[in-house]
Amino acid sequence: MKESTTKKLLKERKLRITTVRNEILSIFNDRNYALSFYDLEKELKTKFDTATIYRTINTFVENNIIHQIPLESKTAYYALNSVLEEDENSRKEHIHFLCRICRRTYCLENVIIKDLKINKNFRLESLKIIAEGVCDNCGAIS
Amino acid sequence: MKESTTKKLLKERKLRITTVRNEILSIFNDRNYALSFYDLEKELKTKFDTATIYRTINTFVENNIIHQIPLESKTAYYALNSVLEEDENSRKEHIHFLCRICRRTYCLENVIIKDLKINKNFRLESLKIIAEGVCDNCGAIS
DNA sequence: TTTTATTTTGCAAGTAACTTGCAAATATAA
DNA sequence: TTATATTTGCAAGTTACTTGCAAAATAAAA
Repeated sequence: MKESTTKKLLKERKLRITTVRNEILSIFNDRNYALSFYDLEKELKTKFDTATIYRTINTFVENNIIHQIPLESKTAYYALNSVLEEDENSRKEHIHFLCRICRRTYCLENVIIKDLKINKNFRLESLKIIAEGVCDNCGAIS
Repeated sequence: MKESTTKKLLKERKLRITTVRNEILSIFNDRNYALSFYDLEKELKTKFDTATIYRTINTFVENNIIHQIPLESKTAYYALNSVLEEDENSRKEHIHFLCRICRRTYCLENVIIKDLKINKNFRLESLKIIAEGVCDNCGAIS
């Protein structure tokens, strides 16, 4: 991701432009799958402190730049919000697809869910879907 | 839950029948929503050690008696498997419904999902769905 | 552009949520 | 009812974060 793009994004949220923030945003933007703290640490090992990376992740979540993905793993995973999700009031639902081969988690937009009939007397307001299977990349290899 | 029922369940899995196991199973059976370690601890505080409760939870997950529910919270939540889920080969998908008022998580069976169109080249094998909204109980009160 | 105010960072220490090792207690098998 | 195997309690350990505080970096004001 171009530095000018990350800077613009930070400025919009009235967040100070710093090196960690630029670099973490850039890493998120270069992947099309979700990242954990350890994924980020791998790339930023020597440059920044553990606490700084955690604090940056938290700042990004609070400012609607990334979202946490509910998986059964102990460590939290995060992915960039799509443009549609940036406005909290019009958050678009999407599917998280976990590949059982590479263990990567992708955000899939444009998945159509029709006719979800939930038990009566339960009022449905939003949905989070975790799909499991084989991703396009792993499917092509095998 | 009757003690004879919990004993039968444990015997089927070739697990030794112990007091913690009976009591934890019984607590799960008395609720229709998911429980965390802290929910269990509240009831079993004085009787059993922390490590014992955690070990019992893990034993139950390994033996397909309960399942972990993927939520964004830091602490794991667990619920009893339904009879249909007991056989690992015919695990039935169901929805987890998180009530935004009481924060309880219910397993809803019999939810019909039609026509989920996922991106091509992603091979879908299973689905986990976390619904949010208002449960029957909280809906009735308000 | 320099000064001032505010926020962010690094380091070390702290906390929450579990897990493990080991000897004693308990459950099942012989 | 003794022998074998598993489970439990206690204490210590680990993992995944979080917090306090002084120093450094960023942005706003002059």
